[in-house]
Amino acid sequence: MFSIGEVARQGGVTVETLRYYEREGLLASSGRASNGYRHYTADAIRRLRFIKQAQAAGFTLGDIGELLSLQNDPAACCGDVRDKAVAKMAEIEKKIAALRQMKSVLYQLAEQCLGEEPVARCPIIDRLETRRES
Amino acid sequence: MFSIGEVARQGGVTVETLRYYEREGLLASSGRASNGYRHYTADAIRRLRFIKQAQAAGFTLGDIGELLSLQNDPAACCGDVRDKAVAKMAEIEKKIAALRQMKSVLYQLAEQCLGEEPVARCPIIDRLETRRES
DNA sequence: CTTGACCCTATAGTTTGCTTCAGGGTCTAG
DNA sequence: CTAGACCCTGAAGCAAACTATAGGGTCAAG
Repeated sequence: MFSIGEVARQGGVTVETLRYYEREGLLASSGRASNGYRHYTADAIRRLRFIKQAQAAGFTLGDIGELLSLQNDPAACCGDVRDKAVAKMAEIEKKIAALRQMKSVLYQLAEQCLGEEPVARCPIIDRLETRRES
Repeated sequence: MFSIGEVARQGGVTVETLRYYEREGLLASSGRASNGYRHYTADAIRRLRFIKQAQAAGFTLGDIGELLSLQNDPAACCGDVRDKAVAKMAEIEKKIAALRQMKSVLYQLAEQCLGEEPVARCPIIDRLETRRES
């Protein structure tokens, strides 16, 4: 049995974060001591690690909640999990494409700028004011 | 002279957005009519277009406020603007790198999954629970 | 003269993932 | 017995960029 502070230390989060996860239904304590203190089993630490790893893989807490409920669903199979991973990859790919687009717009803008003109004749400002498409 | 609704239509935003930009100091109206209605000149429409284009290029409203104040600063030169564009590109590059990292983690996870196992033996869940580094 | 489109202000809510605050109880060491 | 570390709750605040709500004034047409 671990106290909330021990779990927090082991998971690299604060106790406030743990209480927040509990409110959000992601990570319940295994119960309360007579003084009202939460206590946790080693399972909770694994679950917390899961949450952190999944976050690092780009899942939101909402996504992670779904993954966790799959874990508890006896009818769910591994493919359901993989589907979520694949969908998340597509999402990430979209974001990357959008960022690349932004970057190329900026690159084109910066290329035209000699840096010597006063801002009044800055081609970047100019193009941002008038351009209609990228 | 344009009403707030006309400016909104021309800029593809809502009137609430325009009032919000005003509160944020990004886009003031040219004045008020006797009934309290805001009125705008064509300048405002160009400025709004600037805001939208800069947003599409990845600038936040905070960044855009800085660009706009450069425009009003007679001592500022175009190079100052380019510097901001270059810094923004670096920021975007960082985000892209982080997303690529996430994607490769997901890819490795999805590769191991045959999709047939029940969730209890899902290698994705498994690795997310135990893995320490990507 | 009323209906509907438009305008106004001020304030609160949205999303995500926490963090901080206020105000208090509990536990352990010296 | 007291100081400091730890725990509790409930509510508010933060960032970003809006969006919505409440409650009301204005204006042009028929």
